[in-house]
Amino acid sequence: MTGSRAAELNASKPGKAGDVVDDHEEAGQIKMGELSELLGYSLKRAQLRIFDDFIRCVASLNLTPAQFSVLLLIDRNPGRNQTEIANTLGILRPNFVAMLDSLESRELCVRVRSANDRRSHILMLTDNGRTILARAKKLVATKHEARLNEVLGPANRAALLGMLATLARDF
Amino acid sequence: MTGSRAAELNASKPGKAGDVVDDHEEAGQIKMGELSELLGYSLKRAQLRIFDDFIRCVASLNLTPAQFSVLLLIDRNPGRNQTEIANTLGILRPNFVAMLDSLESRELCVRVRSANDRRSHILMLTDNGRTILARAKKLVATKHEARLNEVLGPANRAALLGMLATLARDF
DNA sequence: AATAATCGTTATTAATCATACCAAATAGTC
DNA sequence: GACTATTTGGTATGATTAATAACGATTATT
Repeated sequence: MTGSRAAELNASKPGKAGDVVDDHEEAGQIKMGELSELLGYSLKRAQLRIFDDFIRCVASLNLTPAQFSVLLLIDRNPGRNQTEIANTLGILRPNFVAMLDSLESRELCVRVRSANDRRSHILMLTDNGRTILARAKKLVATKHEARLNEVLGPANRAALLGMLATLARDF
Repeated sequence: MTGSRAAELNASKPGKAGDVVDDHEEAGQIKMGELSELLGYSLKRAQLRIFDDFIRCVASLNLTPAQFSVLLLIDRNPGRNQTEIANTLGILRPNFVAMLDSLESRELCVRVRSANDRRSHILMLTDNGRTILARAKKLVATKHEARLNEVLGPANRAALLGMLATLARDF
């Protein structure tokens, strides 16, 4: 059902190329233009690379960055409930349910009804969860962050981290 | 298109949860733990903020960061086809179709059959597209990037950009 | 001429992200 | 104590983004 649009919508002016297109044969590299100056663009590309590397480094444990951050936060903040953990990570409560279902089904954490407020579920890691988290931390430190240190150097890595924190906070 | 999420304040308990339940009463901020040292985490949070701000700054033109980057690239690289542009931006060709449909329906760009290779569609901006792009660039420069310069300072901003480019390249 | 590769495209699935709403429990108010 | 409002976890649902397989048309390779 295609086959009809391209011809009509005529831009009044091609700007550079002739009338009806004639891409010269040579293929030089595409110019990024102002794109390389766009912080958001570089930020996103870098973030995707880093996440890919993270997943690769921790692949043996089958943990996503998000799952890792949840386990970390639960471990560091015993006695907190779902909304507290979810909010801290910027995860919406409805979306946090499936995430916890998954972690709980893998026996990495548990929900326990709070005695004080029987609406809320206190989160805590299982022994298994603590073990997996410890392994994950080790993999992240020795493989993932180590590689970052190689590429950036410790000083730059620290500076980068500081600036990102500034952005996430003051922006 | 509302754009508010962001975490709220949290309150609950400090201590250490024993075996089963019983969160004491009082609050205390949630501890981020090793999370604040995780480059990937900070990177993602910062990226989300920056994108939100970008969208806000250019809201009057109704352009997403992705659309802006496409327009920019087409403008800077006349005579290129869809796959070239898409690949450069890390967009998969199938997903690029809808994106171009949208931009073309808004008369910001056009697909033209190449004379050399009748399979491919050469992309180019319309006059309208060039106008919108120019306006977008101005908004981005005077509002978005200007704000970044305020928060980070020009030197830091440049350093940050450099490191992100390094990551996207050498990582 | 036959086969393989490329380009734009459709269709489809998965993963992320967001909103509205509900029952149960709690907090506040009168 | 009764009434209302709010909070918590949850369901259902929709929008957006991302990924894969396959197809017709065209070009490249042999």
